[in-house]
Amino acid sequence: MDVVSPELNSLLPDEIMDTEAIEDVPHSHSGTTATQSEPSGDTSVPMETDTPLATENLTLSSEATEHTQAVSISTDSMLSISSRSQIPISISSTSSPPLTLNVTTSGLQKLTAPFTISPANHQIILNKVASSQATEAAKSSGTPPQVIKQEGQKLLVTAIGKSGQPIVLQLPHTGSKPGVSQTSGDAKSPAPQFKVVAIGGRSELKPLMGSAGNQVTTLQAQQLKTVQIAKKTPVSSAAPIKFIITKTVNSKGLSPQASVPPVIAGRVLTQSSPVMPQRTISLSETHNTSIQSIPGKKIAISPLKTPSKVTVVSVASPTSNASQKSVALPVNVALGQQILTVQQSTSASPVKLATSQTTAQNIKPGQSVAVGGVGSSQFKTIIPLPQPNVQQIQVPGSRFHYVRLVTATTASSTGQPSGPSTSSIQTAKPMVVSTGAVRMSVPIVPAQTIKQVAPKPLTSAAQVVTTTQTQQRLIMPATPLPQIQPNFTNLPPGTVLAPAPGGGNVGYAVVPAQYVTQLQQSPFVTLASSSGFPAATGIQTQARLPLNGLSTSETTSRPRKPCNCTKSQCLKLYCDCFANGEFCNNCNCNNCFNNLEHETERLKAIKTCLDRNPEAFKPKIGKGKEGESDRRHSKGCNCKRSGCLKNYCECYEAKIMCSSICKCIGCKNFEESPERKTLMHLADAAEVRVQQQTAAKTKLSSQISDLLMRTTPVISSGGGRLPYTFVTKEVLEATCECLLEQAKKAEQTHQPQAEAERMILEEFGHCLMRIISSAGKAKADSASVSC
DNA sequence: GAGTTTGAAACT
DNA sequence: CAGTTTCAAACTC
Repeated sequence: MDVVSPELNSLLPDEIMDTEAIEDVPHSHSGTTATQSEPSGDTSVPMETDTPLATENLTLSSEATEHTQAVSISTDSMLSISSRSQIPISISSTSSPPLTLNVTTSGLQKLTAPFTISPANHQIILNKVASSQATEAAKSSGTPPQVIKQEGQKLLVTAIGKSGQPIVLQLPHTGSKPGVSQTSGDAKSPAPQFKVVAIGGRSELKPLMGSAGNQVTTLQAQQLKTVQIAKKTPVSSAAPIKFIITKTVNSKGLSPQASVPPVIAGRVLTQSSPVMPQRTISLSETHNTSIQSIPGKKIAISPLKTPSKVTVVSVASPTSNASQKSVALPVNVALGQQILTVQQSTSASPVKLATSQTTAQNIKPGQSVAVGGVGSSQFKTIIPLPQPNVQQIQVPGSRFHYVRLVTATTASSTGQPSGPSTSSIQTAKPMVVSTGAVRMSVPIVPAQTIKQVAPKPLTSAAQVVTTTQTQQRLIMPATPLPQIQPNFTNLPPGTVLAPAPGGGNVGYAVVPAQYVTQLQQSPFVTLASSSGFPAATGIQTQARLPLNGLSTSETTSRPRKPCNCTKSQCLKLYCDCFANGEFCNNCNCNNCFNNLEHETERLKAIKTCLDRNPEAFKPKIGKGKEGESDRRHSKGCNCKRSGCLKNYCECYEAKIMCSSICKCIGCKNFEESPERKTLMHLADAAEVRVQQQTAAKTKLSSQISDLLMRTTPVISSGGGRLPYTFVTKEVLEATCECLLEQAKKAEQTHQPQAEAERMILEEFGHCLMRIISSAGKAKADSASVSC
């Protein structure tokens, strides 16, 4: 099942955690945006809303490089969003009435005619993306607002024009506010309405005022790519459906974009982004009420250490028990990261978007689909969940699966929003997912991406998930966490947050991807609320995170070292597994508590570490000051005897040189250090030798295989040996004896030489015939046996 | 594989 | 914040 077209992943920005950048964006989003990342002591759960409302609000906000951008969302309602450098936007909905909106915009952000309206299936197609010419044509100057009305459906297109300017497609809502509990009025509203607001360009994401109370969260000082989708899916099929898609793309090197004016009441007010490459946004939605109605179903995706392409998805649908929701977001994809399924994307053609649309509709309950990837890679996972109450999301590249643990069978009303606030979705329970910088590997790409996803559940309250690069790890409990409220911004992956006592039975578990893989492999494994986490014994993960200072490809290319902890219970930073936010798996540790079986202890340990050092789980290798190396140890080393030329030194281990903040003594790990150069030389030489040896082994093995294939031919059809293979040594000797015997016979009978030769040849012929006969018989026998 | 060295983490 | 202890990885033999 393809949720997102393959090319989408290729557009994902290769991102890395930038410690400094993280510092620059210190959780500011909480104050100005609706993300509400800061967990409050309020009993209202800022995470999710279980209130039954057929409204979903998805907000994606991502900071992406201008070259690679992709956002995909897939929910149980079959909503997938993909964004590319090109901007074909396609939205398909199979809900009743099925409604399809295809929008293609170029970098110039122009929506081009023709519009195709199919009354039969209630489809509105804007500027099909089938041909690239259409996209090119879209680059023309702005077009006047267009309004399409067709049987209660309205499509208002405004703010189309200049390059880099936002595209807004609005289908004015009839009046019901998303985020507010569905009323009969909503159900009565006959016309599905779509509101699509695409803000292109590299402007910073600005708050948007949704007409129906939906707003796009704001990320400050971030290069953002934001897609917000507010979908209102009423219980009634005829209920209005609303989409709000906001896309903001920033690219480094470009001048700051003008602030984006608010979008009010289905109107597009702003446009920005002077220069904007073509992007493609694909929205695929399937309105399947049966699927959408999932009480208490929640999915949380939290990015972890992996750089920045953050994926946060929260989905809650209260009305039905039937199915689960699957949300997949391509997040930051690091090279070589663990994936469950890999598909290669060979093309980035916008045409493929259609594939994603159709496939997205095939998402089945109980399956999770994760799509993501870097470059041509695409990761897709379909995971049959062992239990209906477990939802998991794989974030490609993040190496972690986020499993929503839901034990409650009924929707919970806990965690109601504390009240209207600056949040774009006032009625929503904000779910904040932060991606704190956690021991990142060496940034492969300096760009950072922030994606905000504010899925609006089918409940009355909107659900907001916000992710910022400043917070890379976030586990969002659906309920307050009075006991343990670690710094969400630094919460390491693998953390399972227990629900508050009596506060509900839902919780989130951030589970390393491999753990989920194990779950898949073991049908008997079940997940429940954190309180009774019945994780199978020994279930641990081998999910690995990039080691500090090592590129993702480096780290992923080799397995993580198992720890050998004996006294720390793997719950202190001594343990590399724990420090890297991983569960122990296949380790040699004793009395290990770094697993799901000891989630409580683990949580406490995490909290302790964070209390001691809020940066404990942030990457140690970050960006250096201006003029210094791009990478440096955040704290610096303190080596005294190793000369910083052994792996004792964290700088050296990270393959970076010591910096001014290091307090090492006798440091030899600097640029001009002859010792360092020598070591590097030796290391390089050793690496070359290893590569050569590997290549030689591979070649030799191949040669041997070829030789074996040639020397031991096999009859493929019958599985028997070729006739001449029956000429064994014994056969050959027997044949020779027969020939000699024939020669003796001719000699004894005084036959002339010619006759003797004839007799010998005749005997030889007989021998061959017998050999052939035997071979044929053996073949027949073999065939009969095989049959 | 056992023992030593090392420096980060934890502790006081 | 500094000094000390603990710890596990890195290293040596």
